[in-house]
Amino acid sequence: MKKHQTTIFDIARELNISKSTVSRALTNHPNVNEHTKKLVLELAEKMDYQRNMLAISLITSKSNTIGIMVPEFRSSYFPKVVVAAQEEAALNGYHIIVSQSNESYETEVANTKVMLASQVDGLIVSITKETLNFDHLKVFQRKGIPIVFFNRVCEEMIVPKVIVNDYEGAFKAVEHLILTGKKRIAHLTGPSSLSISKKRLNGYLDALKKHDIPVDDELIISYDLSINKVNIYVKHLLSLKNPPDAIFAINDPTAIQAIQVIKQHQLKIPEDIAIIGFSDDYASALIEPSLSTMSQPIEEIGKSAIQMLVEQINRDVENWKATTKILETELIIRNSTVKNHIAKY
Amino acid sequence: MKKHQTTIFDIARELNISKSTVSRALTNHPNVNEHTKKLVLELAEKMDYQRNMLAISLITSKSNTIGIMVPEFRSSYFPKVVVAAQEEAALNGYHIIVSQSNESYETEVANTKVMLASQVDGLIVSITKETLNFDHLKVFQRKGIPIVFFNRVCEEMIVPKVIVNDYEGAFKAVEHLILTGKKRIAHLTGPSSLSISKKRLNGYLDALKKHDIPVDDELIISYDLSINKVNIYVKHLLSLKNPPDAIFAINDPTAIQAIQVIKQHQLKIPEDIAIIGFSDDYASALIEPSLSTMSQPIEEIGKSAIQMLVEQINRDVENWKATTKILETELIIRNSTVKNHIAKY
DNA sequence: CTGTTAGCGCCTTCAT
DNA sequence: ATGAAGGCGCTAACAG
Repeated sequence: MKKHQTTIFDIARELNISKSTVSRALTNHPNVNEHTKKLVLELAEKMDYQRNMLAISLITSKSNTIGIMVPEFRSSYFPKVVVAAQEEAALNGYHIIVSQSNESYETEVANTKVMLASQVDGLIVSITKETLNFDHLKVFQRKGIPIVFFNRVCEEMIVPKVIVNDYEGAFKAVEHLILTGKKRIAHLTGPSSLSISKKRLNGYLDALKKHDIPVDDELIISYDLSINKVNIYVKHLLSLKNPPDAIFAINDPTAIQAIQVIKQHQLKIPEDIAIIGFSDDYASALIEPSLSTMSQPIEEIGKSAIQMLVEQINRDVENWKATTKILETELIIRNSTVKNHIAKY
Repeated sequence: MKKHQTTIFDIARELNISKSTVSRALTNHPNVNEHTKKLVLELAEKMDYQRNMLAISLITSKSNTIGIMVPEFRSSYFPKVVVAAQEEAALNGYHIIVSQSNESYETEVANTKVMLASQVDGLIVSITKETLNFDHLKVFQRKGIPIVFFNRVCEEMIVPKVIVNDYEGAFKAVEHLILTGKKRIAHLTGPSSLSISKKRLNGYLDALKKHDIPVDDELIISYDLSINKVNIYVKHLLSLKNPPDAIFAINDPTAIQAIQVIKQHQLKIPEDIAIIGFSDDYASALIEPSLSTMSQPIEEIGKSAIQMLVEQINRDVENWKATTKILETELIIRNSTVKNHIAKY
């Protein structure tokens, strides 16, 4: 299978001029006769000539490619970030290659190798829930390839990060539940290896503390974020002798699943039990009852991550800056916490 | 900004042997001393050596990259296909670069150039609603770079295609409405330039014909798929002296939007007006009322497209096969057409 | 303004 | 089993 590729050589031969002249004409170099330039451009067009970026990348050791590594694509969160990142990258002259690791550390490490071999100019990553060792990512730093973390960040690496104020968001979410009169608030959280779990848990705890509500460990369930386990835990919560009157879920898919379970149990939402999620998933406004949630500026996250990465790429290694950009969340009140609330959405 | 990249030369010098030997050791070439091979591999590991795929691609003129061009990322349909394609591509040793054209023909053409410059080994594409001229895609055929279409295909190009049975699906959807007793069935369809619009429209027409229901042109509205226009058209339909008692929407986002409008008008779904969509979007099972729809095997579509493309890539140009793979749709009955229906989902 | 040369990192003959 | 040389497509010096 040989692709036919038109090269500079082809058009140089056709025009009986040197390759360098053709190259210059093609790259808008100043020192080239207008006439020959026109000739070259026309012939190039006619022969479907397209510069081989591979060759150029080899010379400049710049692939104009940014790698994005995400842990999963099941929720709408990561796809949305990737889409936003793709658009921003395109504006900056980069294209992206995406790898998702299915929440597997092994796969993440393997994908890392692919990224290196592909000569990415930079990397945007959100780690898997299993990732505890970061050697595979530190390689990039050593090689002078910038990394920007988002959402699920690595705290021990001093690199730029884009996150939302998880603590504050969780605090506001739980306080909202408290202000609607709820007193026994359960929390479904993720594995403690993820910083977002820890921060949101802290927000939850501090909101309770502020309002003098005792913490009941029975109501705090940490799980591995695999969605089908939500059924088990929610059922368990409902079966307690002293069941919760509200649930703060670490993310919207969890909350949505919880709603399904609660509906099956014929309980009224939000009267019997209120629910609030995190991230404002696509479906959250549409389900019945609609889900209250803390919205994240997802497009902004993808966009910022790319911008910060591009800045690093254009900077000398010695001048890398490890700023952390913290974006704010917003409380979206819907019917899962306030009956008949007119959501603006 | 200089990335430090370990090269074969570096490790050859370190070991004081020739570059070719190092290369052979690295590529599992038979003719190489076990001992030196071991030495090389160890040092390579130690020095974080990673083969530069750019250089290899340049030599082999194979980038191991597949391009995917889609018209939009707003609905969940294309992201899902891309995710499925990405996974299948990874299994076959390819990575993908994605471009989305925001339904703009201009952007599609521009993206095409990027794909060429990136030396993709093959292309998977679903065209924009504006695309009427296909010269930019025919270039690939001429260059011996295989293309596979999916969903929105180009009928005049003889290349592999992956589609669903749109005619049949539309027919079944409309027949379902008829069987629930509906008689004035409206159809919100897309621009006639898209083959899916035409095929689904034909399915609609033939279902009516089979059941001796007269076609009323007033009830057939073709629009440009921009979601905010749905409001206008649905309001228009509801305001007719003889309004429809059902709507068959060309896709789920359209149907979901229609439901919102109808709810605002205090009409009962499905009693006053039933709705059915197409594609089984993520949100369709979750909204109130849940949306009946024709589901498509989306993962299968992405997977098949990659498989067919990889086959073409591995084939000589003369042996390209232009098979069209037609996948079946499935009627998912939910509450927007049948009250209190227990959906299996 | 144009042509020549060298080389990006790697693999592949062709020698030894 | 190893080394040397050539070239993938292109750009960037260096000469005219």
